[in-house]
Amino acid sequence: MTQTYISDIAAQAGETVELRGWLYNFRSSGKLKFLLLRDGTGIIQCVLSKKEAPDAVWEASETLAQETALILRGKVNQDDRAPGGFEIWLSDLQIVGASVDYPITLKEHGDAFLLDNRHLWIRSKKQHAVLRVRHQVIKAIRDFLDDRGFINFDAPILTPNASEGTTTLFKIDYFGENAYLSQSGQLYQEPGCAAFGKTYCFGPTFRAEKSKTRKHLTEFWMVEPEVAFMELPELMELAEDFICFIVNRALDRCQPDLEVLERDLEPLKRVQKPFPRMHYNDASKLLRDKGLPFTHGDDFGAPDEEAITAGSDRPVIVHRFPAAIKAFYMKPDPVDPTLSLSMDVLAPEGYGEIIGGSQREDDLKVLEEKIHEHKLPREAFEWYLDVRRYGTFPHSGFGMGLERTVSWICGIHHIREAIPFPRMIHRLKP
RNA sequence: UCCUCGGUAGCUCAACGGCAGAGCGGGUGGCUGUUAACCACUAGGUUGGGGGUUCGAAUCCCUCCCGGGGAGCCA
Repeated sequence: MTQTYISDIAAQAGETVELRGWLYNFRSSGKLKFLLLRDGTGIIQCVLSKKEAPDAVWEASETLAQETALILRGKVNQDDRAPGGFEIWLSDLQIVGASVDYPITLKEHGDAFLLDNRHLWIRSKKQHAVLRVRHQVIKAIRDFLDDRGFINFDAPILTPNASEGTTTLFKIDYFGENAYLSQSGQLYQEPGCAAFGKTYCFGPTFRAEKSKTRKHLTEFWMVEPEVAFMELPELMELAEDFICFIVNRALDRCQPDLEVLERDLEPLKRVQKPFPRMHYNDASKLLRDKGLPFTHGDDFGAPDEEAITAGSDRPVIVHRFPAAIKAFYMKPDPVDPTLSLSMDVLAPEGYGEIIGGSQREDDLKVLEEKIHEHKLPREAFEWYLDVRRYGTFPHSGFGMGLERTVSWICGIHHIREAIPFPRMIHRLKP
């Protein structure tokens, strides 16, 4: 008999089906048992009656425990008393794999315990929903870029040099040489877009920052598009379209999961073009007017980001940050060279920065000076300078953090739930 | 790295200087419509490690270890 998935059960009403999965929970009422079966596509209630089931089946059901792997057969019956409106009247039950003392119960648990049991926690309803949304967001990211003619051009994860600074890198031994885990694929996208016009990389990146906040992981996924001949205003439009597409896709395909997460959909529905643009100088003034202890010239802290997005029901784009606090490769603003042609997209509802990007410096001389100023090893960047030596051109790109985006869309409190196996300062297992 | 909170049964917590307990989970029994089912009984402990104060320490002090929350930085 072929396997039926729980997600398809409504179409099988009245039929006898075979389900394969794991026991989510069970309740017994003497001669009547209720089994909740989970198969990855959903959860369904199965009913077992001592009077109607074969004796061997009833006996087998006496040994059931949470997460026992099962093959069940029975008739699909519509019944309002069943969660979901359908239940299975069992005629056969086969134990595939026993489960003894499953640690995660349906009651409350602490964060540390759940993280230690992350490999099992992902079977729980909420975690399951978040990771399904993550899957759809990943697909939306690729669909958006692919449909616009971008080429997937992945950057290396083992790199010989730092792209932004040297304090936040994981250092590893590479056959006796120093190598680092990539903290951004951005430098490699620039030769990429010179070859293909529009490229993106999408993969894990690593930051050895000793951060302990709900917005930080030491290993996270980032998508980084880069476009030849694009300047800052169009880059902001690209970011805006990108986010709208992703949020709409989630609303379109993830409603049941967002319901499990009790996500209020109204704020997501309001995520539409155009996003407000705010010059750094205006953002700085706004913060000081609001009485926040903000120093003009600094980057924004978490309370600053919240204050900036507080008045908006959609993401806010802040542009032209001071050059001094941004990476060496960002192009200065011709209007005020102390500022850079950079932009951040801040998500509403307190989720903060989800995108950071800029127009890149395309002048060889200026870039050489910047590398010198930042005390970066010149020889490590010769290949990067070649992009300016051989047909230089204006170009722009940004990076979007996948887990921050998923957290925002799901409305979850901590970014660690937005990735299957989170890596944080005090957590390398499981 | 800094600030802050915590570590007691498998899990979530209580006891806060005087006999270490409850709920869930486990086990046994009961119940033909349960919804994190319910009811009864039952097993389960070197109170994170070390040191100190005290007649007496889970409780107070010192120290180490481990973790949660937050900050800076960033996506």
